[in-house]
Amino acid sequence: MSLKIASWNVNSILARLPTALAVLKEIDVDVVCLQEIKCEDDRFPRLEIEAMGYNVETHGQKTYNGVAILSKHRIEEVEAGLPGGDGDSHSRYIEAVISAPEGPVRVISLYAPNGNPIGTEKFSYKLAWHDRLIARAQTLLALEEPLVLAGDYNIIPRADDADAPEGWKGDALFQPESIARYRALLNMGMIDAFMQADGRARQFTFWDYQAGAWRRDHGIRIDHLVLSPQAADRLQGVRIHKDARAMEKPSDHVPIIGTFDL
DNA sequence: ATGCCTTCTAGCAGAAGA
Repeated sequence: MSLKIASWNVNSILARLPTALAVLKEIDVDVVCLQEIKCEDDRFPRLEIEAMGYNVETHGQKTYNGVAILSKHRIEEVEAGLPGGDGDSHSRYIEAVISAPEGPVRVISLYAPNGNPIGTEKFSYKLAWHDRLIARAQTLLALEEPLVLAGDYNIIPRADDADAPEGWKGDALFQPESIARYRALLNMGMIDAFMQADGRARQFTFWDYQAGAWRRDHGIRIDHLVLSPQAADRLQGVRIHKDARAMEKPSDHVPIIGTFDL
């Protein structure tokens, strides 16, 4: 028995519903962590998604951000919002426990801030948000259970994860302070699923809409599945569903899918 | 060197994204 968990920044579920339904059908996974749904909870196209066999939990927001967890198995212990965000109005975090056949797995769908331009409040918000994520991860790691932090981290971990890394110098996605936050998660004992199962250079999850980035393969890897040791021990493989970027009206991100013995 | 494109809301332009 295997459990497949996908992370996908859909870039508006309402603007993309036909494409999104087609992508979900194609990837055929048990759990989907969505980011940038860009709608409030009561506008989420719940019926269409439920018709595909998914339970749905959302933490939505009008216009910006918004995250969701879809699961073919029962969803329990839902927590919306990243702890420590006194006065943070952005919907960027939802956490839940999935009752998988082989046992429970805690899944998080996260949309980390972009943070550009550096030297502004946007960048300090990005770093502070990651510090809160690190604190939450520390708490959850102590539970010693299968845990998947799935999402759009808006961080390029290595030069090998960009088509043209020199072009990202000075960008919030490739700033040393940003990469240090991502490294901190790994230094705590968490595992980048892609790096464990694959690790090749130039395996991108995002291509800008502009300047023919997709056609030229000018991409970056910024969508990540970060695992507790108990989840990493059960990881069978990771796949990036590039086909989604070639569809009609695509998101600028594509799904990254982990397969687990769970 | 800048903007390229797409989304949103609002309202026929501007912000945000990455």
